[in-house]
Amino acid sequence: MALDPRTNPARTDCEQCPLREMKSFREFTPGELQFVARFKRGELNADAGSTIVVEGSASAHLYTVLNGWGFRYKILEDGRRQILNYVVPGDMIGLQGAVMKEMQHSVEALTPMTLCVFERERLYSLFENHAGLAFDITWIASREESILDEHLLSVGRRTALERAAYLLAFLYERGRPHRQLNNTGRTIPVTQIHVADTLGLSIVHTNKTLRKLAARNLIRWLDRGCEILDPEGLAELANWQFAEIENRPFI
Amino acid sequence: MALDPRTNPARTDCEQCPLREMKSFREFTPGELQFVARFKRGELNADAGSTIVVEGSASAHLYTVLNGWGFRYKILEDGRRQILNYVVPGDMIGLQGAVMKEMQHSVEALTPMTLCVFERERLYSLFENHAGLAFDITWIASREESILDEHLLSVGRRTALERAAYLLAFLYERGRPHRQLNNTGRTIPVTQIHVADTLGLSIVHTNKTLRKLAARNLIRWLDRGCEILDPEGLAELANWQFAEIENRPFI
DNA sequence: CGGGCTCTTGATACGTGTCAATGTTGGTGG
DNA sequence: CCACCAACATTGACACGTATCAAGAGCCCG
Repeated sequence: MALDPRTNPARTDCEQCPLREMKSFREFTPGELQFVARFKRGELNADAGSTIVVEGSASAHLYTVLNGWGFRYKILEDGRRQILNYVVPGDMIGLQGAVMKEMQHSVEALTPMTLCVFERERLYSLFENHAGLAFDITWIASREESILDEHLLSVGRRTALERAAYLLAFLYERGRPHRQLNNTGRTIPVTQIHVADTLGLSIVHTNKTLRKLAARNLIRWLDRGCEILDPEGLAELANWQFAEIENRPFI
Repeated sequence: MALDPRTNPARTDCEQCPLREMKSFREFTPGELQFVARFKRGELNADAGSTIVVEGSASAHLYTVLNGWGFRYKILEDGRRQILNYVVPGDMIGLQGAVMKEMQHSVEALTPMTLCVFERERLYSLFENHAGLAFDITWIASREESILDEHLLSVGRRTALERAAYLLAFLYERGRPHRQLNNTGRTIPVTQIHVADTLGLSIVHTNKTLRKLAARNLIRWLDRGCEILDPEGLAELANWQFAEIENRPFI
């Protein structure tokens, strides 16, 4: 459960950041790049299944995912868990903790992850010195909000089948950066337990729902993973539109 | 359905803004105050039931609620509606549209509302000239995210009774600025239809659930409104904690 | 006075949860 | 190398929560 504590301050040069080469992301100006490189404190490797951020704690750090999949969640006292969203390369973790006192959710690694670690205290100086980056952070927060809106619509008003279809189409879309980086197939590294806890359904009913999607040849369930066969079909079933974003910002 | 189009550029002086006198909100520096006053374009009055922002539109404006209650929502093609969150004095509307291309949700007034109107295009100059205000905007976005997280947990994992209790305790807490401004009682101006569309329940079942809360003397249902009798009791039933925030920022 | 809109209630149908049991896979230790 | 165990996936039977249908009452406003 503990996460690998080794941080590697060696490769602090953001110039060779693998994310920067990807078309999905926007480019930095030289000044921004220099600032971010100094903002960065090191890298963190986390094992699959390890907890990166704990609800209630006041983390001193802010992270950007460099590689791997993870998810944010909250739990009630009796153990009921709700997964809120997933994180992939380019996503930021811990902004809430940096802006407010403490984290209101936890984050767990789904696969081995590499994270870029930033000093939370220096966030304000980013705002003072680089309006462009500050705006980007607001953009990122705003996009997260818009994703949560859609999830809420899904959990509140879509049927189980629609919900599952939406989630898998959504995750397929989100997985794009991860696919580009690792050249992997169209497989999403979740168990049915994760799907259930995201959709607000029981495991048993989630299983039956996923089998219906499989029967329609929209997905195929693998050993702890879901292969997406027909993303458009899923999106159509869920009455949901892909929103492709090019040149999105990241820090 | 149309909203009152008259904007009143006369009272552009933010110095007399009623929100600034309230203890809940933080104070501006003179420089910030001056900037915001120039950022402001006018005021907007909206009737109860009118639509302020429409999903899919690219609004040229950004708003701060000066008075009244409203709510954000999304709808599916067949009319199923999910209410995402509520807005009260001090809350910002339309940040998503200002940062991304277009709004992903609609906003409707629950009561007559007064809104402070800002020029969306000038948002970036706010980031360039006032890091403090920019940071505040990020704070606001981050807080919205944290509220949505809790809603998602609620709709996904709480029972109908817990959900209703959470929502009403939450709305009681949120209503604080409105109560202070208007010196009104502890009544929340929603119909059971709104409650149903927030909780992801049917109207009939919402009604039965609310009657259970009333039978426990936690609430009393009035003519299109809910009087909160025991906020702590509601919060306890929902296994939720009030998070009182003093000196919160607003623009 | 009529027509909406909201709130309420009972009867019934259906979706989803819970319980229980089994199969499968991969990892671990003897 | 095999036996065992833990985690995950699967399936059927049944229970329960919630949706749907239907009907009526109260209220406000034109």
